[in-house]
Amino acid sequence: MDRQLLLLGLLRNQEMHGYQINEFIDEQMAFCVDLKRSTAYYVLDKLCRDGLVSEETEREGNRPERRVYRITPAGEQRFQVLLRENLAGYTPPTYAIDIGVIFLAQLADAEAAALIAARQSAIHDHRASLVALRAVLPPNHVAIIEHHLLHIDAELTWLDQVLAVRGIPHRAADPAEGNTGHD
Amino acid sequence: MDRQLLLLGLLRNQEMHGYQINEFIDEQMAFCVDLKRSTAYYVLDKLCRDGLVSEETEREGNRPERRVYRITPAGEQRFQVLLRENLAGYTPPTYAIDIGVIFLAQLADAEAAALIAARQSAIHDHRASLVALRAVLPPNHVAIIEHHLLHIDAELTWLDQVLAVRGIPHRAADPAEGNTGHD
DNA sequence: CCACATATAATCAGAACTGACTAATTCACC
DNA sequence: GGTGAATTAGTCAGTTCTGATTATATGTGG
Repeated sequence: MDRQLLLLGLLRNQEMHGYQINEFIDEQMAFCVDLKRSTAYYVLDKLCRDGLVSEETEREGNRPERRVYRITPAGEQRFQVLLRENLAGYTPPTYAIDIGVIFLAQLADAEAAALIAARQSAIHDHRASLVALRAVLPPNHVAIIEHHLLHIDAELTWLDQVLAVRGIPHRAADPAEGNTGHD
Repeated sequence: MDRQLLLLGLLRNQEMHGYQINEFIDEQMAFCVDLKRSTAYYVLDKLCRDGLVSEETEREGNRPERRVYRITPAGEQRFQVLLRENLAGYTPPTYAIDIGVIFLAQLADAEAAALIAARQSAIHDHRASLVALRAVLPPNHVAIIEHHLLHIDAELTWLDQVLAVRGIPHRAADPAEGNTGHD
């Protein structure tokens, strides 16, 4: 449903053809949505079948023909419903690492610590890339960057706790990373 | 893959039949994994086809026959690989609400505030249920509860920020909820 | 002792999703 | 002026996931 909300919201702003939609998502929204190109075409087709968007094939010059998608009145109504559901409705998320942590006791202290440290390092890298993005992205995306940064910091804090419960008293701040995960 | 890790990890502990696995997951792990019953059967079948678990049909009394699943040596190896990948490998998550927040500007201040407040209320309820669970769950699950609580508090903090950027200066602590989201 | 709810055990059709592939066009540059 | 890379645009076969359904057995109140 959230993919439908996204596509309806984009088409609400202006009609677009499939490739254009995918380009926009890849360039502007890849950091906060996961929508593969083929999945976008699938969802657009579904929206058509449900009468929420209309498609019109056109061709410009000699390029392969392309379909222009346009939101319908029914689609506009659906957008309003989905937006409110998306905002007010909370579905508790699941975290893949919880499964790993359940079985963490199977590993020796040293290896467990090394694996968690590798994860923390990857999270730090991702954090840095978001901070870099914040500088170049349109200002209305800043709230979403802040959202991700808050969760990233929560995750790093928790991983420290997980390590503390095992042997390692506290994660040594890695000089190469530059800080302890906060601005 | 995480579903495979979970099932291999459970079977590593003891052989089980399908219904038993589903019961265990529903009762002990529903708060941290999302694995429908039919999906569990699908994954078990896939693990069989890949030679990672073996199945043996048996019948007890006159009940419908059932399949007992047992991890194979190849499955044990795969478990070791998946566990390490799960712990060390970080895949940045996506949050459904980010889509809604992108379009939040479409709504009037009052309705936006009401929808966000409804969400906060739902998150509070979920938080309370996790705190209640922490008291009754086996101690090795406590780390996971703490994980979820940290993210929930990050989420509540962020929603306050989102409201603050609009009209509402700060979320009024709801007396019916009892606190501001922290122990 | 029988009607109806609950527990046990799983199947299946269909929806959702994705990686690999096709095919034409244009652009750079040698 | 040809050729290899990049861009434009989308299809498709195959995998993954789930709600609805089937079927038998056991408990339980009247």
